[in-house]
Amino acid sequence: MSDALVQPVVKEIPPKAADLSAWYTAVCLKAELVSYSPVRGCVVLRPYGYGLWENLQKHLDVAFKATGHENAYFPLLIPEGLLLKEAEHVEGFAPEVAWVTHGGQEELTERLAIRPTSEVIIGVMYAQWVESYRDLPILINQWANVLRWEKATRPFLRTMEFLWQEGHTAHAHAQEAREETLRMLEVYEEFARDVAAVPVYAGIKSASERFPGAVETYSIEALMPDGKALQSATSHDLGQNFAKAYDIKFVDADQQIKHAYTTSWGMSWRMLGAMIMVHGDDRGLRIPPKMAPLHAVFVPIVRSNDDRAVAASHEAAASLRKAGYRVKVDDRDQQPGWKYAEWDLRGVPVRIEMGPRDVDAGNVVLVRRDRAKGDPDQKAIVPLDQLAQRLQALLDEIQASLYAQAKAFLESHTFAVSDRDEFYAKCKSRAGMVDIPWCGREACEAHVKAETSATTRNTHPLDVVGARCVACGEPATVRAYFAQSY
RNA sequence: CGGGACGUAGCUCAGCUUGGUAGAGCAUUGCGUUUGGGACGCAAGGGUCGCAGGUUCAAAUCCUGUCGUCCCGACCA
Repeated sequence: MSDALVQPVVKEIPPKAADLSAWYTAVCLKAELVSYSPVRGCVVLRPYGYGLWENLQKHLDVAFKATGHENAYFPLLIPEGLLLKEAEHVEGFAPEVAWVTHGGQEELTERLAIRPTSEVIIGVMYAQWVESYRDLPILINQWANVLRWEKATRPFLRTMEFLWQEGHTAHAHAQEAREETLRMLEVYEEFARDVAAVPVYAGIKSASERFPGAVETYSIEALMPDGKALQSATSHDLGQNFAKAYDIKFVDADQQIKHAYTTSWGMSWRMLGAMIMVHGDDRGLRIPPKMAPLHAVFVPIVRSNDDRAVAASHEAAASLRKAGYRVKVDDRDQQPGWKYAEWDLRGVPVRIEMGPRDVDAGNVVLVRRDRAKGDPDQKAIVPLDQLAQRLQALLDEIQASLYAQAKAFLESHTFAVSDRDEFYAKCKSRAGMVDIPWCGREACEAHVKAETSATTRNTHPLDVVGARCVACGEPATVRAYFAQSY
């Protein structure tokens, strides 16, 4: 690799292409999204990072409400006895559950699990609330933290404690539960696409990748720049498994006592990690406008005998705020170039420069973060009285442009292959999403994993009849995306 | 949890091989000059070297343990 390539563009972070991991960690820390804490595997979400989370919450919450859900909150602690009722679920989560064993000095007679997810405690409560088919469906979402005793952690992608939302619903009929599961998968796909500007593949998880205790698990999968896939949200059809374990029964219209059908679905702050990796560049973050804590930052340029730009910037910022924009004036005592680099690193979509020349002419300079330095489209001179409308147009354009870039990357790194050797080669080299007709057999998947470390990310319907599995030659039942996962 | 690396000032690191109680750059603070892509001058402050033991007259340096971080695998949102 040439020196030019390994030379950082900004001093805080290494080039993205040279070492994605180092770039990612540096950006998360230097952009002040997170800080490591004295607690192993747990990060502090700093105000700027929390701003990202709040925007995720805001958009998703609107979508949840629009699909008929309400928010509620359930306890953090789960008595051991309750957790043990759903066998597969326990087995799946047992290795990563943290336990509370003492209250003050007293040893507890029954240990309490710190929730790794809330199917259990919510199922127990639903059992109390449901008597009749008239009580169904229950459509509840919870914004919460959960804890999983992870061995290796990275900001957002995997931390022991993390923030997420978990939706839990109960229905009278299997068909209704399945529809709910798919509806929420679509909500996630739309959020990823339209808000986070992250294109994903939505599909069904293979049996080995299924949520412990679920009948069917669906996911959205994003592709990272290193060719690895990141599961960004899941939606589970739990069938009657949890209803039977936790006794969620009701009397149906036909006077028969039946078990309910439940679903659960979740998106965590891992989605933020996907967004960071997909859009960032050598200068740092590039945050899609809809997710950005700040839409734009004013950088007033002052001279020793002329600081009019500061007051003018504050005035323009105030009117933008009134119009609903999230803006800030950076009037710190620093060089303009220093501020440019800083706000580039933090990924603010638009920078608004205002100097003496602009004050005289009644202009500002809009600079878009998604374009390279020196790109002819990077800067535009805009009259102050058109600022709000031009800013809106620019933000829309940046949102669309970031998505288009990410989409182009995903498409150019998705390979529909029909040749066995090519399939294995693509998987092994982490080329991206490798899309093949697949037999659906666990043994086949395990073999591919052993050979290439790639697994099925999710599956989608087969488009031709009579196709054979590209990996093993058995009759194919679905198409599957294979990739190495995060 | 396996393999590898690391932990010295806010950050990046030097010093450790050949023990003698700490250095650089950047950052920070003050004053002045500057300000359209990471400014400059002068002055100042800041660390007992992750933590705990051990060896030694003496430990950042040698030994043991432990905690934590990063990378590569196995597992998960």
